[in-house]
Amino acid sequence: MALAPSDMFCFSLYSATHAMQQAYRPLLEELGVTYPQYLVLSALWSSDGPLTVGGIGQQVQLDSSTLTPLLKRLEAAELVERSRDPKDERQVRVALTENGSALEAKAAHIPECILEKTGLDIETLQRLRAEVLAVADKLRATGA
Amino acid sequence: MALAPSDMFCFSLYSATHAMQQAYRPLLEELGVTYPQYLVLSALWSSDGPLTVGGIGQQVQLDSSTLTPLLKRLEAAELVERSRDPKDERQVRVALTENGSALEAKAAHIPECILEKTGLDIETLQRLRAEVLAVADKLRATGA
DNA sequence: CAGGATTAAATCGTGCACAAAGGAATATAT
DNA sequence: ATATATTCCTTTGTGCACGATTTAATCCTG
Repeated sequence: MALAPSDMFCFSLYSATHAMQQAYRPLLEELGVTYPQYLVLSALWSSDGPLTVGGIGQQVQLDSSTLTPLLKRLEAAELVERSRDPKDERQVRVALTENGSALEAKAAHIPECILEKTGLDIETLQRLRAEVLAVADKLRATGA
Repeated sequence: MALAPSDMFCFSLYSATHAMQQAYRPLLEELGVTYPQYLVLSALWSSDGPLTVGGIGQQVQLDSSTLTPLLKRLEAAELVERSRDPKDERQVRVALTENGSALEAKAAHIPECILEKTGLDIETLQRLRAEVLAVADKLRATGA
């Protein structure tokens, strides 16, 4: 007899990811961004300056074919600006606009809200984060 | 300064889910199904008989607007059959075809392959599964 | 039994996510 | 210097995922 979804480790990740995005939804709606857009903005907020599409992709583990349309939507919302690097015109530099930078303050309370929704203490969450990230890294290393 | 994606718990789930789907991809390609389709088939394989769309949705945590087109693709691949329940014609009963049932044997080795790719022992994986699923359940309970 | 409320699926529109293919700029190797 | 290869991003096509709406069948209350 095959395993039921609820008995699979992969499904626990799959299910928790969806539940997490639902938990973020009302908070992100106030900012007018989606969850993947929030991750991209977080990468830019925690960076010193502009990032390339590839640099963002490394941080959020998405490739350019996913990021290009997402970044165009962020550009249409006037949260980022895209421009070719004059030193190497293959690269597109993504920079926060004033609106995009200003949004960081409005997002500052989000991690606290999410922590509360999980009902866990921060040490447990950090341990789980490290364990889950280690599985992700191991899977990517094995596959590559 | 905002948290970088790699420091967020949510991102570890997000990233691990994608890495997991990449790990499954070559295995599922041999069966000709996608990862969500595999979850739906697993629900049917571990069930005594046909399930309704809603019943499948409870197990995989997806609603009918996602499942209907997915099930139509499984039907087009002749892995499942859909029919209205004569007792209550609002409900659609989803049953495995012979091909669909036969696929269970060809999928039997997959959990073992995935376990190996994670590099973890089965006890650790089961503990993590339970912890992650508990977070998912808590998030859903808090939101509802 | 009539009429409104409820439930189950399906439909529609938007936004990820990725493979495959393509094009432009740069790097390298003759 | 010219050809070749590589890098970076974009485009295209398929398949989730979900909110909002619609349709059809059943249930409930009087």
